[in-house]
Amino acid sequence: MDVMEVSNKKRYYTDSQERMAKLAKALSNPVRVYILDFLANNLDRCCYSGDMVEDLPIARSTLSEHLKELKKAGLIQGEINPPYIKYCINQDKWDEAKALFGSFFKR
Amino acid sequence: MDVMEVSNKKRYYTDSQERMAKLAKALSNPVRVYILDFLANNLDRCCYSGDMVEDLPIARSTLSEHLKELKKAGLIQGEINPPYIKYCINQDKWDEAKALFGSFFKR
DNA sequence: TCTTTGTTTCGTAAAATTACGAAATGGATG
DNA sequence: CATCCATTTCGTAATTTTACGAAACAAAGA
Repeated sequence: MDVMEVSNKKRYYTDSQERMAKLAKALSNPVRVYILDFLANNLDRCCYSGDMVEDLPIARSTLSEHLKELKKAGLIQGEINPPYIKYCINQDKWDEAKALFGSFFKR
Repeated sequence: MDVMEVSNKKRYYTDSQERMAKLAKALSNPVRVYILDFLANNLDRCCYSGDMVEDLPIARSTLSEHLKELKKAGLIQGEINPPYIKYCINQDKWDEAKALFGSFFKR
């Protein structure tokens, strides 16, 4: 970890605004919305990458990149279960997003 | 997930998924979140492009492009009031977005 | 050990996004 | 009519996103 450093750089956006933008970017592609829908609708089942690619018009490697984006945004996590990887929603981040979007639109 | 067959063309995403992705894309940039915040917090006042550029580290033309994006997404509208343009939230679209994101995260 | 299997990473290419300053626009005013 | 003013559009450039197939990877099994 780097030495902490007080930033004297002017900030133009609030934390909420930046977190909103980051989460929205994660949701800004229909493949990723599909993935989240799929995982949220199958909380009880195993959700492998292979289960999803069947119904999508994209290559496996492309799906993998979208999964990586969603992981980067913190919205999903992958539990390794060889040779599969079982994906699921990260409930904490999901709740954070719910709260953020909720308070943003509640006006 | 449903795969719909509409007018001979296979569709891979539901309407909700595509609308979510489009709205999220409009929200995927902090400048645009800032603009929406600004407009939503100043519903009673006139909101000119010039009012916003003051506090943002971007050129007027860039702000204009972001406004165009938000207009394209239907989230805002501009009322011409020469030589100014008064911007405001499009409440119908706002409510639609609220409902979409609300039902998406409500689980 | 050599495959097999599901998945990710890499190399690459096309398209979209973001940004700027200059120039154009469309009313209003002198 | 010429000018002013806030704003948009244009031309352009840098960066990011999306996508693919090939290659790499990691664990299990023959």
